[in-house]
Parts: sequence; C-alpha cells; structure tokens
Amino acid sequence: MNHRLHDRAANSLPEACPGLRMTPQRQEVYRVLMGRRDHPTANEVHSRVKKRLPNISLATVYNCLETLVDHGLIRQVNFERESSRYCPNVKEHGHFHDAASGAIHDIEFKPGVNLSDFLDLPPGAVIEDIEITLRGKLAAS
Amino acid sequence: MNHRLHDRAANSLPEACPGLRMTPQRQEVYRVLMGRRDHPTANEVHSRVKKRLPNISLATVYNCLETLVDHGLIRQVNFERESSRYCPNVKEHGHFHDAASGAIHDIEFKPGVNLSDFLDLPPGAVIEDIEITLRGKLAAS
DNA sequence: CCAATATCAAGAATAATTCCAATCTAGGAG
DNA sequence: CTCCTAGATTGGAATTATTCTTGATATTGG
Repeated sequence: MNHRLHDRAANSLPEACPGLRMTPQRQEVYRVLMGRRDHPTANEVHSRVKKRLPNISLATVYNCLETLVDHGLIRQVNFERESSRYCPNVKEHGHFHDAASGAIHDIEFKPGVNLSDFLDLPPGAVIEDIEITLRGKLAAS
Repeated sequence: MNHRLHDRAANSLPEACPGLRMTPQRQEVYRVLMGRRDHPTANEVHSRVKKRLPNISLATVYNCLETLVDHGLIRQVNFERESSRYCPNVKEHGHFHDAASGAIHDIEFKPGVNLSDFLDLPPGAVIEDIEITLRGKLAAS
C-alpha cells in the first residue's frame, strides 16, 4: 500500500510557516482538514471546528482557510458553481467527482508525465497552476 | 494554418437540434457567441445581445445559455469562483488563463492521447466530463 | 382555431462569500 | 511586568451571481 502522500499525523501542526501566526483557530481548521481527508466546504469545516471551538464564526473559518491556502498548506478546489471545497493534499493532483455517490477522489499524475506531453500549450506559456476535474461514475463492481 | 474547429460561419444557425425551439433570443445568444470566440460571461453576452434585441432580459440570457449548454451547442466554463463563462467550442478541450492579460485561450489535446496515459484513474471509472484549466503567464516575446 | 406547452420578462429570493467596524490577543519594547 | 501595536476575530451587513416565481406571450399539434 502506498501512503506516500498521507503520512503526516492527523493532528500534527504545520511546521513553522514564515509569516503565519498559528492561532488556535487556524490550528483547529488545519487539524480538522488533516484529520478527515475528504473535501469539505467552508460550512462543513465550520461545523467540525465548532466541536472544539464552539464560538468560532464562519467568517473566521473563511479567513483561516484563505490564509492557509495563501501559505500553501491546503488547496482550494472548485467544482462547477458549487461551494468551494478545501483539500489538505498539497501535491499537484486532480479530482474525480463520482456523480453517483458525490464522493471526490484525488487523482495523481502518472510519474514522469509532462503537461506538454498531452496538451498543445501556447508557445511561451509558463504554467503556474493546474486544475483538472473529471466527472463520471464508478462502474458497479 | 489549422481551422479545423472554427470553420462554422459566425452568423450561422445551429443545425436542427432535437427538442430545441430556436427562438429569436436563443438564436441571437448563439450568434453572439459564435461571432466572437472569446469567453464572455452571461452579463457580457447580455450586453452584446441587447444591440439587436434591446428588450431581452438577463434572466432570458441565462435561460438561453442554460438551454444551449444542455443541448450541447455551447459549453459553460468556470474559473475559480468567478462568473461562469460561455464557450462556443464544443470540442473537448481545456483552457489557459493568462494572468497578465486576463485572456483565455483554448487548449487542445495532442492527437491520440488518452486520459489514462497520464492520470492514475480509479479502477472502473467512467469519465463523462473533463475540465482542465491552467493558469500562468505568456513569456514576453 | 384552441388547448397544451414552452418561453419570456421583471423583479424577488437565495446562497456563498466578502466586507466592515468594533473588539480582542499575542508578542515585543521599554 | 505592563503597555502598545499589528494582526486576528466576530457578528452582522453588504455584495454578487444566479435561480426562482409569476404572469404575460408565443408556438405548436390536433
């Protein structure tokens, strides 16, 4: 079994991140995301965080999420026009959205592949961010 | 030069599409999208359409766009949390968002490539829709 | 031509997110 | 240790894109 990506303890703190003050709120938001590696919306994060910080406001959750995203500790993912979701998998990856269950699975690139191997990029394009989302079904097994 | 994708006359009508009633509003929305192959928002489409149909409402533009999308005549594309944009290129393709100019370029797949060539898909996944968005810059030429 | 159905328009309603102003807090300077 | 300040948090208001609702219109099949 391959745990390459998921080996950080669920309740560990992010290592010191320059310019980021680790407040209790940010810590808990981060902990909650690491603890259950689904792709919760800000609202879902809020619900989960409230178990330990009952007074935290949704605005603060949004702030924390934004800060963590800005510092590269988590990723924000958008599907269609739905609420943004947040993902603790910082590695470059895509998502597969199972229409039947609603579940979202991380999709990794095969090792060694290069964007320009399969896409006709405009000449001189410098890619800073990639977003790949697939929608479909898992065949009944 | 390769015009494979863009050879439909700009003001042509979509060929008969089962179950789609081609009203003047839908026709004009479609015409406007075909005429300028950028990626306008519903609002931009509304402005453009109003030149010929001054009384059309934004709600109708939304309705028309949704209908055209449902019938596969245009595609809806979402970048981040911005307004949806609409794209007359129905072929499977991705988008490159130039951070500097804000321009959006269609990106084609290299011929013959297969999703599973570069992505680790979950076993049994049947992909129904692909969305690939790149963000970056065009190197100064 | 008439009834059934689909479309349109205008504005109200919704939902996610951001903004704002008023506290609050942590950490460094003294 | 205490004060000061920058940054963080809060709750609620504001914003924005989009959808919904309702009544009026138009179109089509019979």
